[in-house]
Amino acid sequence: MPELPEVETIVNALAPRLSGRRVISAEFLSSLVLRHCIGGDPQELVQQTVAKLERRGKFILIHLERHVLVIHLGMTGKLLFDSGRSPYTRAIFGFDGCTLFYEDIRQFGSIEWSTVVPKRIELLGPEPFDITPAAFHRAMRGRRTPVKSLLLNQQVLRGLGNIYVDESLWRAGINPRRLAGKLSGPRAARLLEEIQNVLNEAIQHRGSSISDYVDADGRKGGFQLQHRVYGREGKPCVNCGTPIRRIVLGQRGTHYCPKCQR
DNA sequence: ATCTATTCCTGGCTGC
DNA sequence: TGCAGCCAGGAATAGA
Repeated sequence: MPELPEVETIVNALAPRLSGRRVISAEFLSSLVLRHCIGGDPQELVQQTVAKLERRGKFILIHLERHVLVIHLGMTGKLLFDSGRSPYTRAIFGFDGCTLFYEDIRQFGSIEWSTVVPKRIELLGPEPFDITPAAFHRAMRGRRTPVKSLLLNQQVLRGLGNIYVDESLWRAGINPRRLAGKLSGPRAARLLEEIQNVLNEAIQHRGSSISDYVDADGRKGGFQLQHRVYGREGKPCVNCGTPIRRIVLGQRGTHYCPKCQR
C-alpha cells in the first residue's frame, strides 16, 4: 500500500527516466482505473513531451505539454519499467526509449488527465514537511474525531496512510483514539515532529514492502523492518514489552501500545 | 461543517 | 483437499 515514502521513491525512479521523453502510445486495458476520467481520448496524450514529475501526497503528477496525468496507486498499483504485460496490467504508456506498465490487482488505483490540475487534487492539505507546528495544532482545534482518523484525512495533511499514522502515533506516545481537538500544543508539535521523522526514515529506506510493494525498477523497500506497531499485534512493544494491541478505528486496522500511548 | 458508514476490488487466508 | 466466506484498505460518496 503505497503511502508518501513509497510514492516518493517511485517518483524519484520515474523522474530521470521520463523527463523530456515523448509519449508514443497510451493504452488502457481497464475502464475501472479511468473512473475519474470522463470523456478523455487517450490519443490526445500521444506526441506530448514530459515536462516534469511531481508528487502531491500519494498522487503522482506527470506534467505533459498540454495535459497533466494524475496517477494514484491505491492499494496494489505499481508503475513498472519494461516489465512486460501481465494479467493485471491495466495501462501501458509507451515513451521514446522505454515503456511504463501500470499494474493493479485490486484496481483501487486510478489514472486521469486534464488540462489543469483537478480540483480535488488542489484541495489536498499541505505536505507534512510544509506545515508549522502552530498551523498543525490549529488544524486539529475543535475537531471531535480520533486523531488517527484526522491524520488519514488528506484534506488536513496529505500523504499519510494507515502504516505511517500508526507508527507516528506510537513514536509520539499518543493513543490513536484520543480526540484530535484535545491535543495540547506541545503534544501536537511532538506528533508533527514524529510524523516528519518516520516519513524521512522511511524514504531513506525506500519505503515499506509489506505486501508486494516494489518501486518502478522492481526494488523492494526496507522500512517494514523498522515498524514498531503496524503488523505487530500481540508482539512485545519494543519500548515497554506490553503486547501490541490491534483495534478497528474508523473502519481501519489500528495498532498501538496500550501502555506507551495514552 | 463535520463526522461516520458504505462502496469499490480480488488474492490470500481461515475454518469447516 | 476443497471451498465458502471473510479480510486488507484509499478515497469517493451518501447519509446523519
